[in-house]
Amino acid sequence: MTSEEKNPTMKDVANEAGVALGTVSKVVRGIPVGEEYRVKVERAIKKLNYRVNNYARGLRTSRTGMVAVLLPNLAHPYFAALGNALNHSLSQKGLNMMVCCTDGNPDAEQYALDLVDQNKADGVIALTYDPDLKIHNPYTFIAIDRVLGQGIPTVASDNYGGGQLAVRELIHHGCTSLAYIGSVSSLANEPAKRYSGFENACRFMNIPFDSIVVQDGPDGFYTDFLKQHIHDGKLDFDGIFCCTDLIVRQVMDTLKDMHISVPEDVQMIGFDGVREFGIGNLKCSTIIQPVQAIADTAVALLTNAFGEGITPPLICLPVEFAEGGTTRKLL
Amino acid sequence: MTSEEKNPTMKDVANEAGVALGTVSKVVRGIPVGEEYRVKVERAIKKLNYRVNNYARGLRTSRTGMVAVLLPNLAHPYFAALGNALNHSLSQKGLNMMVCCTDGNPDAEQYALDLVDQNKADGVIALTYDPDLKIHNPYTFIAIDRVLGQGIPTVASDNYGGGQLAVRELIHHGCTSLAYIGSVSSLANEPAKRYSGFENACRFMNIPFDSIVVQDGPDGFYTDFLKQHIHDGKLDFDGIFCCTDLIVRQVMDTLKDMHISVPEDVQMIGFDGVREFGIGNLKCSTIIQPVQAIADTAVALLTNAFGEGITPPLICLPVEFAEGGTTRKLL
DNA sequence: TTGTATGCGTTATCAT
DNA sequence: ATGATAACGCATACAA
Repeated sequence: MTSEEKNPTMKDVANEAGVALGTVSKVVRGIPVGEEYRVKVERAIKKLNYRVNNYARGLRTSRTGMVAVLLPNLAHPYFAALGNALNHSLSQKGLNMMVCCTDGNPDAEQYALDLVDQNKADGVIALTYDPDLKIHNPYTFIAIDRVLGQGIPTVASDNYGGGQLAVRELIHHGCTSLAYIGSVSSLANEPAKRYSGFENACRFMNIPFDSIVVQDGPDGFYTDFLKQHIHDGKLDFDGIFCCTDLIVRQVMDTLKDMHISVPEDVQMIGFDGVREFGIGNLKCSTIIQPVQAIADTAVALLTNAFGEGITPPLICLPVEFAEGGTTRKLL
Repeated sequence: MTSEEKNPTMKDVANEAGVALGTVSKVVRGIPVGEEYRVKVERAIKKLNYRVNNYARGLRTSRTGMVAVLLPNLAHPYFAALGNALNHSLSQKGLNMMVCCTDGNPDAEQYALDLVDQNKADGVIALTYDPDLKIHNPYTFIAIDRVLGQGIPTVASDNYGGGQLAVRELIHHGCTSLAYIGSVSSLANEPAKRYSGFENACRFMNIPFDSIVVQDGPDGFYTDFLKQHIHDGKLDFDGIFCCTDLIVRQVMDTLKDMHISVPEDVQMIGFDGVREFGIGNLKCSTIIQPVQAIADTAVALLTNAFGEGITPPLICLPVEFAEGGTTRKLL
């Protein structure tokens, strides 16, 4: 069954109010008209329960209020938090959000990017993996955590600075020898800078360090690394920086099996700022990503880009450290 | 700067291919036409990189492929998981998903429901809180976890059965006296049945039980309840069923302060099946909600409802128990 | 089977 | 300031 009888149109409203079509259109769009006309039109709108037809408007203006948000999924808390933050930013600007989960699948990513061409969205904010995406309309596209070149704006955390910060905090908490454990989806992505910042800080501060950095590592990819660095039941290092909170937790499980306790024997810092149940405690000491700021910045860039032909940069937003139980309490 | 030069239209394709407009339309929609025509049209489409204009199509058909999904937020893992599952179901059917986070705000909920009237979405799948929502087009609306009446289909877990199951499992794990701890947003919502199922099972199985059920309880609302049930450092009950996994974790923190250990002194079961990082281990022993099945069912109901005037029921989908560390290992 | 012509509801341009 | 009118791009009933 089709939902109901046909919806009233502007024409119906014009008839009901006894004014011309154009007048109704102006009232609807908030363009000033004579007081008495406005009242008549508004009354008619209410009486008929008129709503503007978004398709017709879109056809005329080539603009709908829809922004496509492209994420690998909504299940991982960081992506969920990002989606949540983007939704807030967008709805504050009166924009609607369409979500496309790509699972990192290049076809799905390309499909979602084409949404603008299909007139299904005005713009796209995307966290993608495929480096070979074709972007037809750069002025309607914002990347998150990935530098795509082609003059496409990228918003990310200050991953490099975060890596440096992790080192400073570990040392501040008493560590004297460090390790980095990380698995990244691509060395070309922004998060790979976490290691670079780590290494830079260690060298600058003259701290001995070791590391394992792999691409798309399987569960437990770091196990051998840890084993090689155990002597007499003790680790060679007393501080570990992991590229994500998730890896901190996985490493902790492994360390537990090795009878090494956190934070007594070794202190750990992760990256993301993931919270239990999305709202509770931190899962570990961590470098917190400014999720809402990332979202706000992406939306601001996009909405500016709608109007002006700016050539935007890479924007790295400040991160901060927070205690979460895997570092020792400071006095 | 406007994105680029004007997009090609069907008319352009028709000219390029040397055929009539209608023929192009048919090819685009996959309606059979003469072989040579089809080839010519397809060639022209590729050459011009033609894409159908979604607004124009929507204006003609009053149908876009957009479904609005209305959730309190994306930050809580259960909602995120639901959003993720719905996204999968919808995209399998070639539908796009628009997300509206309401934060339980009645205005936001009502706004989102009106999306269909505004021709921004074909249908709505919603997890709402406000009992007074006005639904203008019931045939395009599916509720999750809430019975709204007015002939509106509801999809939910078998919350009542889940409550019964929790009791059976606790007893199976050796408990002899139970407690229920729950805070619900509304006694009219489906999740409130978790307590009813619990109580029913306890009575039927002749198990002593106690409970605290509040509406929108603050953090620690159960603390007094627990204190009242401690005698000589021991709890009056050896099994607790909490209405959500989140509450299990909160209660565990409180019990830790009371020097009562889980699962040794008291076993606990939650509800939801929330996983660490959305993908890892369960946070506690729990009744798992069939999130993907809920999503699939909701989408199926909605897409049927597009075509037929069915009068749909309340659908309760089966839940299952899973160990998650807050119950003792069985041999 | 293919082509033609009309209308979907809005916006925007143009006289009035 | 207001009212008539022409697109916008597509789908479809109808004519060929």
